[in-house]
Amino acid sequence: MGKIEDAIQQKEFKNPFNKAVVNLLFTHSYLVTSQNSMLKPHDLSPEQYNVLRILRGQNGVPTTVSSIQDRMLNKMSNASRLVEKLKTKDLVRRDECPTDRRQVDILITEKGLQLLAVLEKQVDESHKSFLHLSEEEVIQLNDLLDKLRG
Amino acid sequence: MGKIEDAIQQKEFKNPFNKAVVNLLFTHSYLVTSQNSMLKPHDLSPEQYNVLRILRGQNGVPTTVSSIQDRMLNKMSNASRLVEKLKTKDLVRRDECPTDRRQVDILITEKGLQLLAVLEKQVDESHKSFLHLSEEEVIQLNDLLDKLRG
DNA sequence: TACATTTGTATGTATATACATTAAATTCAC
DNA sequence: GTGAATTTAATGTATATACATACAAATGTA
Repeated sequence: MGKIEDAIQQKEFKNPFNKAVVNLLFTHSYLVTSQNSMLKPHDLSPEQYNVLRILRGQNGVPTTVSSIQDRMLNKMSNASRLVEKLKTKDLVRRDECPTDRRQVDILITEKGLQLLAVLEKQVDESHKSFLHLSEEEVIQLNDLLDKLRG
Repeated sequence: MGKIEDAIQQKEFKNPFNKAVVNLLFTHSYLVTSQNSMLKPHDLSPEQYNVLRILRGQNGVPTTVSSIQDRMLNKMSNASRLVEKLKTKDLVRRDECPTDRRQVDILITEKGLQLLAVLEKQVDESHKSFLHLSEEEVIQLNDLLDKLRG
């Protein structure tokens, strides 16, 4: 695929900042498309997958919808509806919180954990195959992205 | 905002490749949110803005829907419906192609060009203000992203 | 020319984003 | 303690993504 200019048939960018924005948007699309093809056979969207991983990270401690929302990759997403989708697939449980009746305690189910376990290997392998960078370069990229957001 | 681990409250990642995927998804959300707040007052979505820029790059030469699709940042998007939205706002024209009746010739209108001109200054300024990197670092980031996609 | 294949675009459907709004439960101020 | 303000989650709506499918026009082939 190579240079972004070739990929989107643009001759050149006004400055490297503009190019970086376009490059990030384009690379995101590349990633999500790759992720999708892996998750699709399991009837899971990338954001549903992300919510499941957040819940697994809780190690059995229930979480609220707003806590999931805060930790989601897309801050403007909608944790409430994603949890609902996962619940209909029996991948999460949603219980009324005993101390605060506004909240709901959300937990990943055994079925959810099993699905993540199956996906894990595939995900790890595919990451390394579609990120055409050395470990050193990936670390460099992480540093730049962390700094980018200030 | 700083490190991705803090932002999404994850203790650590299994390896830098996994971290990079999450980091890219998260940074994308950061960018799109910033873009959105700028475009929203003009009633334009980020992808509509992108299509307008593609059309401006044609310098008056009509383009087809499939050509726009090929050059979009999101390859799985839907140029047909985006063009339709832009047309209802009089930002683009859509004419039947004289040599091939399946195709449509799409052109940015004067109104579309004026809107882009207004946005241009704001966009340039905002890019530099929300990309917390030096020019040198941005160039480095572009190289890594170009390489990442292979 | 007739028929199959391909191409260009539009449309249908499920999911997700980006908000605004609603409604109930809780907390705060008096 | 009562009413106002805040918090938590759900819901409503417009837009966009990620496909699959449809359909007309053009092209290739026998």
